[in-house]
Amino acid sequence: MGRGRKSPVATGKPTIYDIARLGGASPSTVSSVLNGTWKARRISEETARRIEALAGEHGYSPNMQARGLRRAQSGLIGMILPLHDNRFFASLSQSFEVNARERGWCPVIASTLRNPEEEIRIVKTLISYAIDYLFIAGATDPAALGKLCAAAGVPHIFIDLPGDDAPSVVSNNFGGAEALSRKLRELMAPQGDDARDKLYFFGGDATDYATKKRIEGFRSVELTYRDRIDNDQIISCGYSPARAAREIEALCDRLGGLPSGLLVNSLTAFEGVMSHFVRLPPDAFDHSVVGCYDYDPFAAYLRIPVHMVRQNSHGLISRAYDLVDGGETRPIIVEVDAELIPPQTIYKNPLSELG
Amino acid sequence: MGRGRKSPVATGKPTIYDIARLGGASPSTVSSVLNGTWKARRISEETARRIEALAGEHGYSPNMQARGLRRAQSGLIGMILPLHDNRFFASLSQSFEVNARERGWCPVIASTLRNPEEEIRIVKTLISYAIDYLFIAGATDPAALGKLCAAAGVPHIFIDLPGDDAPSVVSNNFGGAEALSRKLRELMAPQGDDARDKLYFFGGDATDYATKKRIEGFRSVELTYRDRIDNDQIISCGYSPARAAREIEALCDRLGGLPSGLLVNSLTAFEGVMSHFVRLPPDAFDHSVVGCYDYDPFAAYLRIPVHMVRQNSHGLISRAYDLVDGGETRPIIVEVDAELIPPQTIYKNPLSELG
DNA sequence: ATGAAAGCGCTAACAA
DNA sequence: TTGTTAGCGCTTTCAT
Repeated sequence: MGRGRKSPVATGKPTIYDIARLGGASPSTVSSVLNGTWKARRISEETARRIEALAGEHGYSPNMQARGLRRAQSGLIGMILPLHDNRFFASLSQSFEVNARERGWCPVIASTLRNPEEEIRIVKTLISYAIDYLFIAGATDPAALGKLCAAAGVPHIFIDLPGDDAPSVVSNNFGGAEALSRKLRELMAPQGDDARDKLYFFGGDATDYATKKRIEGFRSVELTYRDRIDNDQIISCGYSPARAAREIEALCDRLGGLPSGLLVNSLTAFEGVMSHFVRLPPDAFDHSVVGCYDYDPFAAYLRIPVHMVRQNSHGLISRAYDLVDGGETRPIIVEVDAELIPPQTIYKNPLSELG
Repeated sequence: MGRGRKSPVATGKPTIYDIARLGGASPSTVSSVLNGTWKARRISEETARRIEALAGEHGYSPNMQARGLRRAQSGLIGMILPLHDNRFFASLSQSFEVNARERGWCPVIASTLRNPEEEIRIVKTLISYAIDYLFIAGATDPAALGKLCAAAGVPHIFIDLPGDDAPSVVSNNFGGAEALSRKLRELMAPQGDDARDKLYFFGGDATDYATKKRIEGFRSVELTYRDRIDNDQIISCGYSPARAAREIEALCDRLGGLPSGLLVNSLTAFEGVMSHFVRLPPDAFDHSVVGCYDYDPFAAYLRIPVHMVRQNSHGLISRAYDLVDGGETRPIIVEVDAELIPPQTIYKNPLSELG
């Protein structure tokens, strides 16, 4: 395979030169037929058909590296996120990909495992592959990544955690936490024990943007019930189930039982909480209400009722693509509301029906 | 930016020509320094340092399209799978990506939404991007995809569903279903009602390879308890939660209650099953045992005990990379065992601690 | 309506 | 120890 002088189609992938020789046409004619610009070049319908047939027969497919090199763009659209193995991010991935393909882009999704150096390395790699656009979701250092993209001339957008040099689409974390806190507060039945009768905010990382906003929402509600927030009401012990299990046990020990209200800030922390809860007698939950920021269909069916907040991952991605389509580059922030889901409710995700 | 005649570094990404001019060296020297082959070319340490410094200053990063075009390989490794938004596949993605990066590859993960035409289109796209290797996980038509890859000279490996023209790494579905069926059978307490005292296999697609194998495992156990399998014992109603909810309700109506034993063949079907179960009184489950093929941490904590099978997604991917590393191309089949997980058990996934 | 030729950024012979 | 050069497969003027 290869240039005109080489042997006829035998092994490897055919190029436009092969098809050109086979079809008695020039490489440029073949090129324009095969990339759909032949009408503009006023190639005859007949030639076009002949070339297309030939290409089909020989299983021609364009070499995107060559095309990209020449056109100075790749057709790739990148997204980085912390990890695949997480309901929220996996759902972002799914929407990201479907939207990308609808627009003729080839999506490349990379997970950083929340490692800041890896994050940088991966973005550099994606830039090396000449991605045409980058979605930055849940980065540990959005600003640094934005800078890298800007230096390389790669347009980008921030998802979930905002950046400052490009548009951002973020969940309304304040509103979601407010709604969940309010619901839990409404259902809380004080037991006459000051330490237990507070609403506790549990899990997550208080230095990350989303958690900060959620804590603000939580505070705004809690302050309508009490005149101050105690330090011990906010236990941001990270996302690890194992850590969460230890911390919730410590809390229950300290309180001499469950708190009247508990707002868990992530599904993974909630996993840890549950691993402790199952060891308690059923009546331990009689005077407690529990909520979780993030949704899981099975968490909806636990032995204790769990109020949940479902982030609108599809909405986040849709709004982001709206901005991409509109060529928005200013550092505006778009907020997308989250949704309160009562216990024992299955949220119907159209894609989840695919199992 | 660009060739020697162009203006100095100002806008866009610098190329080796820019660095060469700035460093008073030739493009090929710069090239070999920047791609790490400079020792073999016996470039002086001093030159190498100088070039590297310059590249750093100017934020040089190689153009992988150009490199790939020249080297006839891209550094990309692809994987296709049905969907991101699924615990098992998301877990495959995570392992696939970590392993790829350890080996210096750039992973590209594509989801097909179980659409056969999309599957083909996506594989063709990946081939256009000159991926160096393809992981084919859970394809609807593995053979067709294998053929495409073969034609393009792309080495590939099948995950979960085997193909016939390259190595395959699959879950031991027979063994997993056998173990789960046996466990359920051990715990089943006959109620003296022939229709209810059977073990029912519920959900999934009986035409897909994995489900077929699981049904075989189920049958082998069930036949040690009964002398025949009735047609109505196998209800492969797909993966949709909505469909599963309807079918389980129909089954319970028909039996006048829950079956003594139920083996649900996927988490998504189990979601549908649960949405029916929560409407039943608690004592409805007193004489039933329930199992689910696939693991979910919250399903472990439901109000009814659920025995689960956790597929070893990390093991599948590890074994696959072993074969890749070993250059295996023969159509061998490697089986990886699945693991029975008792109710109320959290399987500790090292990556899940990242939340 | 089509062909010839230059060049995208990089690598790898081959020279020196 | 380093430079020169051809060419990877494609697109795109510019000719014809």
